[in-house]
Amino acid sequence: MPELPEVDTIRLGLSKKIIGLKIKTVKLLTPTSFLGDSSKIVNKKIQQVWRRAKVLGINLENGWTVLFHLKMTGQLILIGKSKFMGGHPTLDMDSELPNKSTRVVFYLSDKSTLYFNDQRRFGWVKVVETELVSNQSLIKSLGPEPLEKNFTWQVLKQNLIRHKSQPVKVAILDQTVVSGIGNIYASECCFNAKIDPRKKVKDLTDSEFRSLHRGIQKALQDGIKHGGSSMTHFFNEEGKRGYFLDYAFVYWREGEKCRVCGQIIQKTQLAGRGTYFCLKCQK
DNA sequence: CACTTGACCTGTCCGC
DNA sequence: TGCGGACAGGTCAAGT
Repeated sequence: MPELPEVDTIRLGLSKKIIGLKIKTVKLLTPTSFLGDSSKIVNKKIQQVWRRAKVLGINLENGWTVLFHLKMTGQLILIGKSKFMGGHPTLDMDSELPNKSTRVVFYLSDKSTLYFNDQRRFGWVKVVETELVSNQSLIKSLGPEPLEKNFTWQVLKQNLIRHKSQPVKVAILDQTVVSGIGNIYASECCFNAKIDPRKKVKDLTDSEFRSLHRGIQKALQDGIKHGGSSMTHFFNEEGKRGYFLDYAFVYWREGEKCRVCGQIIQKTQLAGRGTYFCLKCQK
């Protein structure tokens, strides 16, 4: 689930609350979710929280980094002394932590606790040397960050045409083309660009590459603005949901009316994954 | 080489 | 109420 906007929501929240704290203890409830040597990060101060594509990183003062990939159902929830921030616990979050999806627990120096939960266990926590982070196979092969200046429509075009006979929506899910887009935002990007997600890359005009570029940036910015998309599992670091799906144009809206033209939103499968679009708005 | 499918896991929902 | 199958935000390996 967590795509760029969801991971960025967590990054922003965590960076306000844990920088300067030390990791006091690490508890591995599901050891297979944790890769590397946990002793490297104990009693070390947190210097920085960052995101690259869908990967979250926590840099420590001693030159080691903790990497997280949330895959489909991963969560990072920080519980301070005022449990649940005094507000109403949100849905899944009203159970006590740790719960049965909790894989790794970090106890921090101000008595707060960071829980890594992951129902399906696809996600992972990994301890690596900071200077070797960019050598990680997953990170090494990533395409450009879609919200940074070096991501131009020409770069998008150049990277996309390697997949000339693939549907556009499938091609933008390739993390080496552009990083951070997942299945929710891929449909939204195509809607914003007014492009049929089934259209082949080789059939796109330059004008369509430009609008796809803008559509990608808008979808991700809107996702961040609304605190991410919560279907079932996404909660931010405070255990609160995100609201992007209340504003999404097509994702999870099969049979509902297009917010722009009123046509009924369609669903199809592309490369085995649910794909939503408006037949009238997207050509 | 390009592209699709299956595997990794757990849980939920729907039809019979 | 139970059971089988499809499906769910991601990525990688194996197959065609």
